[in-house]
Amino acid sequence: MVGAFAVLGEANRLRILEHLRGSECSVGELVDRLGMSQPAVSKHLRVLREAGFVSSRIAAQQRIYRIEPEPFAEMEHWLAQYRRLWDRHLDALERHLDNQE
Amino acid sequence: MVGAFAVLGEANRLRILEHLRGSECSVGELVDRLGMSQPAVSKHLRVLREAGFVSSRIAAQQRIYRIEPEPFAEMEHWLAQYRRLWDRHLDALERHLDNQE
DNA sequence: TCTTAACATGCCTGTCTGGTTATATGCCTG
DNA sequence: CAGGCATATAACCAGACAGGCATGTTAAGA
Repeated sequence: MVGAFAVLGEANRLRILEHLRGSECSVGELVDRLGMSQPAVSKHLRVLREAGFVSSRIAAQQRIYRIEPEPFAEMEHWLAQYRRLWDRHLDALERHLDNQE
Repeated sequence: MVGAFAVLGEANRLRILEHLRGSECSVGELVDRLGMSQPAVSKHLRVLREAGFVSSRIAAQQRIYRIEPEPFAEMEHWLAQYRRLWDRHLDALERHLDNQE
């Protein structure tokens, strides 16, 4: 579990996931959209892949990456242990977040 | 959001939260139960406190720490953006299992 | 006031890690 | 099969960070 959090505890990896959340992407598309170097993107993708957050398939010269749901489900499960601590505050928080946007 | 994940991406901090999940604790109790040095515990508690995961109150010479729910609620909120990904996954799995039968 | 208890903080060090540059690998086209 | 893409990997560097030790701070008690 700590490994999953460590993987997400990095801003550029989170940005990669945000992009993949919309649709699967090739490495080059991520490089263009995130404005970071190709080796940096590849290294982050490797970390994400080894943690199970993404998977890749080969299409000609490209590697297409997409999100895998399991680690998210595991995080949800872990959070459930703490849910009783906050669900009495959840309504207030959501009102707050809704007011933000 | 990335800050919260980075805070949880450390094994000993996660262990501290596991202990505080049961009941609030003084620093000394955490030192005894986790078998780590007092400065190390205090440093982790500072990180957790500045990220909002815990708060402390003073009782005589002791500082009693307890979990605060808001960061957990924010993580839940963040995860909800990805929930549909594994909802679809579970739906697909169920259809798969149904077809097996 | 002096001492002790319970924590917090500063400093130092070794380790880990994210980024860059350079290079290797695999695929496709001519 | 030569050459160009798309991506992965290797080697290196600089900054971040966890842990240990020593010390500062505050409160309680004699």
